Amino acid sequence: MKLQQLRYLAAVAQSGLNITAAAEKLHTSQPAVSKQLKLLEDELGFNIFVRSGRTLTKITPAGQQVIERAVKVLREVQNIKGISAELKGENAGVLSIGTTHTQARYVLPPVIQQFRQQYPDVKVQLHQGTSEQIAEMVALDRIDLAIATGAHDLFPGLVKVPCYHWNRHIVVPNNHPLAGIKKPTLKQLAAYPIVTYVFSFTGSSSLPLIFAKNDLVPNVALTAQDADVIKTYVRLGLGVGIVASMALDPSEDSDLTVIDASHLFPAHTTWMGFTRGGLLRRYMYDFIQMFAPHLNKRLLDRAAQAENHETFDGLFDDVQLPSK
Amino acid sequence: MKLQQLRYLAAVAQSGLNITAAAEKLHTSQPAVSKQLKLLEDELGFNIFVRSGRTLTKITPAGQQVIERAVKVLREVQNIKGISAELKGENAGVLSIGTTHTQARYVLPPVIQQFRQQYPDVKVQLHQGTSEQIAEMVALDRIDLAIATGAHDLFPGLVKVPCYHWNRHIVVPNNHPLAGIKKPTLKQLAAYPIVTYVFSFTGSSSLPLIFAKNDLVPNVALTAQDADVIKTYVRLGLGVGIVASMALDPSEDSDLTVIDASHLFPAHTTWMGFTRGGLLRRYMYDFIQMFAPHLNKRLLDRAAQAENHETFDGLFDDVQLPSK
DNA sequence: TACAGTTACGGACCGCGTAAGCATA
DNA sequence: TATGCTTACGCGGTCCGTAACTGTA
Repeated sequence: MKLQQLRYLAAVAQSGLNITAAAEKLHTSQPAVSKQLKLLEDELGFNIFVRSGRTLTKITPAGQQVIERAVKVLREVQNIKGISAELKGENAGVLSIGTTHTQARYVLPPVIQQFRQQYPDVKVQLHQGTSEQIAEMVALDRIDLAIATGAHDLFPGLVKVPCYHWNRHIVVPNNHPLAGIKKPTLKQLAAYPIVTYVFSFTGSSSLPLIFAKNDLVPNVALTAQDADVIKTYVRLGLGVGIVASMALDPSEDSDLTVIDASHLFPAHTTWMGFTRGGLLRRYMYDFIQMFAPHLNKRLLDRAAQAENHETFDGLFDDVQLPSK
Repeated sequence: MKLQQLRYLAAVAQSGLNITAAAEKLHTSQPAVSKQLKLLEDELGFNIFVRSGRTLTKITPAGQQVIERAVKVLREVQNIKGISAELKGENAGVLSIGTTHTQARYVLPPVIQQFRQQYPDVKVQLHQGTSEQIAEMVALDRIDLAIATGAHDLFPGLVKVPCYHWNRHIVVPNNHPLAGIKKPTLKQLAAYPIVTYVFSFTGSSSLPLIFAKNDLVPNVALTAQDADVIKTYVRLGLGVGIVASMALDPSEDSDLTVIDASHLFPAHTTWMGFTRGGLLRRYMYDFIQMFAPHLNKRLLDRAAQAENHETFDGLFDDVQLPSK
């Protein structure tokens, strides 16, 4: 078994089982990839891919295992090379972030701007997607850092550190009946059509569930992936918007009335995750701290070290998380 | 970077920085290893080893990092090969266990005997050592399974599952004054010289600490690594022995009086640890279950999956651990 | 016929082993 | 002088790229 074979395998898996495309990404010829793949399968004694005719159609169960472990191997090899770059004090590299729309659009821009000033030679790659898509990126090792809210169980194997709390806010046009009410009740809210995130969050903080606990049924008129869309429809008078606090800009949204809804809905925590045992470059530490100032190197290292909740939770007991 | 280079590196690290010895283990020539090592160092751009003259004397800090990650890579590669063996239903392989004297001498023999009957083609390697030595074996990937009591913090990165509880027992010659007492007090115990394990266990269950809590100072006459030695000195009348319950055999120790000391000292838990994300062969699952019947495949898989204490602890809440 | 993967073959490269060289105890 | 690492060099294997072939939409 050669590293090259694992690289080829991973590339094929990441190219939608297209050997030709993988070969191009790898800057090599298509037969080279094809042959090494076959050699690897021969050595292992089973097929990694299911072939219908000559095209690869899907991954066998055992093949899935092999790919996952191959990705781990390659990540670790990258880490070894990273040690070298880190030692030479190189401030160049890539910072690959997988995150949701809210972070990418509202929270990250100033952080990334500041980061780029300090590290002009680090390329920042922003991969936006749903929680599921981000989990996929983590599995295929395409990102260094995941930033998300909720959905803890989608990301096993990641070290997850809390970054900040946030609350939901209600947005209505300035002439809306709710606009004059400082602390609307759930009942008042339920009287109007609601525009909010798709399936916003599962579990105890799910919106329908909170209404249901008070024997109310929300009239969800429209759900969207992101706050921009939601606000647009609120402006059109389609309903009352419920969005994340970060997604509001006093100047941009001056035509809307914003009402704090922290008395109605529990606070959420946005967290950041990275691979356990992964190599964190200096610029990554710095990025994380720019994003969440309480996350200093020492704390992060201890979080990465801690393997069980007992030791892990204690780490953040003394930390007052910022609210946004 | 080649897998071969990482293999050579790991072998050198495991051979006490002796290239010649490593080359022999690898069934290759010494210059081959030497050259590949140098090539690897060249590629990385720094030295992994400190050389005084031509001999390797120690590992550089960065080198230590590289070695640790190289070991991870090689382990993962082994796992990939293991998938193949598992798929073919091969019941052959190696089961490498790192453990302490008490387990190796008293607890494991019947388990291993049973295991060997079911899997005659699996070679069992028993590596005996102190907790520190076992941790070292884990780090250098020499063992699949660690079995120990206490010392959790020495084994970060291992999935640790509880196996059974045990208590300390007091052993005295049949003619000893304590022999007639069913439930001796700490005070009575402190009146005699004591023979027990070296530094038995740190923390709250440390023997001197328990005495100290009752304003007593134990007269520890002699400490030894294992129960056999302790019993020998008890037979010689050197003092009162305090040993693990597993270390007593009714027939072998008929010349000694055994007194349960569970009312004096808290119970210990013996646990078993394996690498997170490691490949567990079928025979490993079976071995573990032979050792601790409550640890079935499903429970182990969930334990390996669980990353934080919250989910982890719940797993064993319903399990009644056996006592020995 | 266009597309994707496999097979075939020649050339470049690389890693190994042997043998000789060199530093240290 | 013995031990242990490095350097030198020739051989064999391996991997790649080009090109021709084959099965599929």
